[in-house]
Amino acid sequence: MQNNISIDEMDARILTAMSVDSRRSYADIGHEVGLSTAAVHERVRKLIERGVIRRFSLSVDPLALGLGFTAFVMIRNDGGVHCREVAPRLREMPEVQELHSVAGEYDFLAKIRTSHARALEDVLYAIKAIPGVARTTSTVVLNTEFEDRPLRLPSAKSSENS
Amino acid sequence: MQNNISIDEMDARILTAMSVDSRRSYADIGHEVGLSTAAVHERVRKLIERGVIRRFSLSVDPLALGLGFTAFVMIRNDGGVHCREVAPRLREMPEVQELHSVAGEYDFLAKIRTSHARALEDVLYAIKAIPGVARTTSTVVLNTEFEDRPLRLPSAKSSENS
DNA sequence: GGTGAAAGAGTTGGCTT
DNA sequence: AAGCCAACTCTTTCACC
Repeated sequence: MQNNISIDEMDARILTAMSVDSRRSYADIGHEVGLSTAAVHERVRKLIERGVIRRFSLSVDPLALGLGFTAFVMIRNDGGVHCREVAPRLREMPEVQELHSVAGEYDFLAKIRTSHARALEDVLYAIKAIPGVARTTSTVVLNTEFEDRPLRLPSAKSSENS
Repeated sequence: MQNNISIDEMDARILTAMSVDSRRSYADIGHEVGLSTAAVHERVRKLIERGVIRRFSLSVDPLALGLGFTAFVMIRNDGGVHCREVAPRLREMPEVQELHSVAGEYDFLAKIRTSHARALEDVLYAIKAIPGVARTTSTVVLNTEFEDRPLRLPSAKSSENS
């Protein structure tokens, strides 16, 4: 299938540059990748239009936001009629930063951030109160080694070709 | 504790606005939060300086990057002398997008993205080849419900002191 | 995809509270 | 210390090649 979200090497180099600093000027990026300002602008416009770029965002220190505690919570649904309603309910909770449907003994894996361990307890009670949730298992994060890394694409590195 | 990364309500509102679109103009943000362009600029400058804002980045569709397969991999170390070297080795792997030191039966939880299931096998072999790694357990993602959400801060409207 | 010019945004210094 | 205004510079954006 030839889909509409494939990108070429030039797109990859632009995305890599912008993942390090999305506010770099198009002139600056163009100089690095070998295009004019307007050409970079046009490619970025198309990347947004095609949905390759979803959002220009921000990496913030969670501690500064009072979110110094992280846990991964596995969630198991029961076999009832409410299974389809679990994900929308989890989406409403601001503490649930990430939610994946997974294979295995559990149905969902959620990444949850709170101010401290005690606050996770409240979130777990709220999750267990959702119709369709059978049980949860939590894995507490002691230290986040890294996350929110800039892109590292194989085709984006060599800028010195002749 | 009064540390150097605490933010006030105005900072929270600016960060929330920028997490939705980090390229919004300072004039636009200022209009929303009730500050002048220059005042927003100065606050953002200080947020960067204090390390609250770590980076202006980009949310990209992983499928467009050829990273359509996601798994969470738990990693258990053996008791040997190599434990401290495991995290740096995992950091070198571009497929490992996130790494957390965790409590429980395993030592690390890694979020890994590859093009397809077969490619995960190669990454798992590479991880198991790191000195100090005893075993791994993988959880395959079937569908990512959400991730990379804009900030949702409880304090973005009401102020609170400790 | 490039060029150039108008419109818009970022940046800085001086002043006010 | 924090904010506003205004001037200045740089960037984005768009018509045209």
